[in-house]
Amino acid sequence: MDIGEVSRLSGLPASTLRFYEDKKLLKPIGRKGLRRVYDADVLQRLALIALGRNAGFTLNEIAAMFTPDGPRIDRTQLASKADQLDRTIRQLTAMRDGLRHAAQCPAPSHFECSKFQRLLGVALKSQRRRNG
Amino acid sequence: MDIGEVSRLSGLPASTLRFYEDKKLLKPIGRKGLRRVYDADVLQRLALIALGRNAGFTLNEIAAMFTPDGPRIDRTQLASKADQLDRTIRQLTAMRDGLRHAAQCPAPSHFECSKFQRLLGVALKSQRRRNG
DNA sequence: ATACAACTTCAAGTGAACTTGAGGTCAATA
DNA sequence: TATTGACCTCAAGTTCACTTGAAGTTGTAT
Repeated sequence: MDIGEVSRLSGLPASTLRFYEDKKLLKPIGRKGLRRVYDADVLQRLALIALGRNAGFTLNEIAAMFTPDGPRIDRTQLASKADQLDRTIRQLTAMRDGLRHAAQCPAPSHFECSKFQRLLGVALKSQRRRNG
Repeated sequence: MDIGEVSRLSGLPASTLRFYEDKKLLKPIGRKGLRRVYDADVLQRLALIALGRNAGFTLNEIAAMFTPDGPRIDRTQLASKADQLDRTIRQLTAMRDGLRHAAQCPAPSHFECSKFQRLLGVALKSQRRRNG
């Protein structure tokens, strides 16, 4: 496979594939002239990277998971990411419900709606948790 | 209120408050010498900004919602953000469950676990949706 | 009166994740 | 054989949301 095909199959631009290589996330099995040649399993690796990104890992964190003898994924780390995701999900759910309500709330201004007010309170609190 | 107090109450560093002012998200009611003086309602505005950020709006988008005569929030826009959030939540939920499973899955390698495999598939598909 | 903590401005730096551009190479097709 | 298009490298640019630093000013407590 050349880079164009990997790009087509993965949905990632070639520039991103080269960038991932720079970041040690990826490695072609060889070259044909100048051109990169990839093994089919690059797609699984890309899927793994996509999975990591979706789960909220940075590229550097993901790179650190790839050891010479295949990915080594710490179960504790996974569990902690799962918990973190769980908190995010709760937040987003509250937010979605709030937005959905605000979108069809009859109050002339959102500020006159008590649900919206509650939502504001939640947002401010979550900010304080993140920072000060 | 001076910037220190707003910072304390909101949990945001003073530098961020000045930055928000630059971005036209915020405006002190005046100055006392050089120092910014804020009205108490700046906290509500900050809450609104935090809410927007939580909902996935960029600072520029949020700034655009603030008109001279108070925030004007488009209900259609809210609804569409809510739907978007909903999709994100579903994604994250699948991800969380997958991670949680992987974290305690007995298979020696995650690649030998069919749930994990399914998860990989999902991740790759969602990438293709975003890009190619 | 003086020290000093808390403010001020403005420019530049940060990090994450890419993208873009200039200039060059190469294999296949007309 | 000439040209096209897909690839190559490397440096620099981009966006987002801030943070940091240097150099200066001011309100307040002693």
